[in-house]
Amino acid sequence: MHKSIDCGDLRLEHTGQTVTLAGWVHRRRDHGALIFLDLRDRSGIVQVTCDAQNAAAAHEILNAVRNEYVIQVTGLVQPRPAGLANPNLPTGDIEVQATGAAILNEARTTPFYINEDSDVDEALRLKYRYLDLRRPAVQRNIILRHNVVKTIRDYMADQGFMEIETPVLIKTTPEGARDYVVPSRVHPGEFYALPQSPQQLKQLLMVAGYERYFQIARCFRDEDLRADRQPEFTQLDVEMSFIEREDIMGVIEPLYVRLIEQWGSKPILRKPFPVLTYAEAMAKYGSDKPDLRFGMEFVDLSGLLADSGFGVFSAAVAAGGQVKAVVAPGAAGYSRKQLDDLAEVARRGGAKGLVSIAYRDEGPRASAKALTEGEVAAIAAAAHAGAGDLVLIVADASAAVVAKSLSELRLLLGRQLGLIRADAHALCWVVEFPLLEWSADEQRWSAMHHPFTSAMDEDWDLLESDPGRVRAKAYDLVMDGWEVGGGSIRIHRRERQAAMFRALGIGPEEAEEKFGHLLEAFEYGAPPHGGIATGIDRTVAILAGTPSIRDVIAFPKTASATDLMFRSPSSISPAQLRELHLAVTE
RNA sequence: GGGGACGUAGUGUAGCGGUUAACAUGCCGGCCUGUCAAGCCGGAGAUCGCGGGUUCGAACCCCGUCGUCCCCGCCA
Repeated sequence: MHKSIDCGDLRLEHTGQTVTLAGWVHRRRDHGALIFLDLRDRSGIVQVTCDAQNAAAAHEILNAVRNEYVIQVTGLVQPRPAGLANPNLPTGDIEVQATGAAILNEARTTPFYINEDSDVDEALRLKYRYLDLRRPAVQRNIILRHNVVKTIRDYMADQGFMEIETPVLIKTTPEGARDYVVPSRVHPGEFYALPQSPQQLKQLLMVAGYERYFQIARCFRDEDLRADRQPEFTQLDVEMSFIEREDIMGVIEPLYVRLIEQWGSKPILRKPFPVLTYAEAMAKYGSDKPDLRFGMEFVDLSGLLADSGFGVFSAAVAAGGQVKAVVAPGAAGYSRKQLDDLAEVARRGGAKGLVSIAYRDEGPRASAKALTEGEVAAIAAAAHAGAGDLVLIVADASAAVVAKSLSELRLLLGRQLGLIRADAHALCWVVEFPLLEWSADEQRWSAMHHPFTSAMDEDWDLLESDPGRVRAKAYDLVMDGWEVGGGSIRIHRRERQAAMFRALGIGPEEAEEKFGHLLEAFEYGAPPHGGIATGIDRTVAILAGTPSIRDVIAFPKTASATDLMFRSPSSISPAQLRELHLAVTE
């Protein structure tokens, strides 16, 4: 070992000990004959002093070091002189008086600061990711991630789950996201696909009788990126046999409580986590991943305004649609420009317009003149809007448009008005998702979760008569408005699976070709089973308080799915192409 | 595929049609024994992302392009 103790571990109790440290020069304060040096390793920072009179040789060496040099220092741990302790440093009560020093490696001037939390162009950070990862703030995130994953593994094992690895080279799946694909050298013209998740594999492990499986699993989806989406990401993948929905929730909820209480810095607003049905979540928040750190629930005015003289409202209701509102507390003073911006947000959600009523001290002001005084007063009563509040109303024949528009408005106003509690986490379960959703593009029903999801027992009969009304045994875990997990109870009987494929318009031959292995497996005694997968990257990002999962991934990709350090993807040699039986066409 | 923002010394920014492109910090040199964003003195460092156009004159205006970020589509 090049060191006898870690920098960040030194305390008063080590006083009088001679220690050897090794690390990076974090910062240097040169007073000529006296040099102060902050030495940093993974554990933290400690101040080293070196006095030219007492340690001439060491002083000469430390005089030459610069930021980020890798050095070794031997010295005596001493309490700081009275009044000179640094309360900002865990090691601030002591310092190490160097008696010997060695330069283990020099360092070029870094392209950005390692020793301060300044904003740096992200492209530069990614190009020099190994330096970015050296910055204490980034290092904290990576360490947090390790701790979270460690806690997950310990917890899952304690709960009787086995971690089993599944292949990364597997097979393309027809449903779902675009696959990443790997050409086969041995089988010309054939390809593996990287798993979008180990979905079928974990179900097969249930057939195989492992009963409780988990995996910290890498998943791959070739879709466009977002702040919360990377082409490869990590899930806690879980599957259990002989269970119902509540059993999965009963495993995952205590895990998330533990992760937050052990590694987070904020309390959980509500325990146990509220359970909302999909229908409730859409009705109250217009979203299947509602941010419950604030209120602003929607108010349904459809009944109240069905016969309104304002045609937009009555027409929406007559067309089977809705008129709904949110109350922005204290926003009655919003300017024309601010209201225009809100209307633009509503339009992005599909709404044709936005009606606002500002309940000002001098009287309410409605953007729709056709509303009567009585209606304006009734709306205030129904929405519990008082003086100073702004009511925003969206009407549309489509409930989805109303939901999306109002949801965007709710989130924007929640942020603008400071209503979102930044000092706490709010988690909830969303259950009873629709089993199917209509794909306008393909003119067919498609699985909302995936094709192996079971319908709720009482809804199976609707599958042929009214597919859109069938609810699934599916559930999402939502944290602070992020979808952090999702799962379902699976279909484990072949005839149910066949009915599902029929509903999806997948014929017996196609089903056999694409899912034959799974269907056959189900004929050999598949237990009732179900599972969930939660996003490790998202979970850690929320715990770290960062808006992007890139901040909790050691080597993330850019928005265009490139790696700026490796410069990948990259072309391959003609020889490699030939070997893989590939030709590049453009 | 679409929309938006950004791109100026190593880094972070200012400059938005007219002197030698400014400030902070970092870097280099000198001084300095109690600093912890040390201080003081001096110095070097920019083909203003790239290409084209408008203009007497472009970092600045226009077009294109590349890159990064955010959003929509997409993400069972």
